[in-house]
Amino acid sequence: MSKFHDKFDSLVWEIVAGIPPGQVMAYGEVARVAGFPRYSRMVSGAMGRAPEPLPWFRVVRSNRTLAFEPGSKSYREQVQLLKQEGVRFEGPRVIAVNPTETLDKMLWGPEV
DNA sequence: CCCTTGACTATCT
DNA sequence: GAGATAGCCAAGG
Repeated sequence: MSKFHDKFDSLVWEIVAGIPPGQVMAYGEVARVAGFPRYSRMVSGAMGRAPEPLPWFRVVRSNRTLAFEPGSKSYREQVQLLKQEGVRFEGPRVIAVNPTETLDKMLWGPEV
């Protein structure tokens, strides 16, 4: 039995496992890197089927919010695990340890 | 085979 | 920038 996701799943697991601590990736990014551009929704399924523990908490929505319902058990767990790695929270949005996509830091340098 | 469901996204208001 | 809308695609009923 080889369903479509046999390959997809293992790719996702590999990619997710490769996300460095303090860094986050969107579902769509993972899917795209895996070579399946429109499979963002499938990424969650793949992680749920992972045979061994994955840093699933490093995968967030494209808008940098968490995919779980705020207040839910998984949501709180994810928040804690992320904070534990130094990830900051700006309201519901997560700020990776090294947010290279913001020009502010490049222009103004690390203030803090 | 049609319809619904998701740990989603891009786009428009 | 938040909320609504329309795509998206495999799985399961």
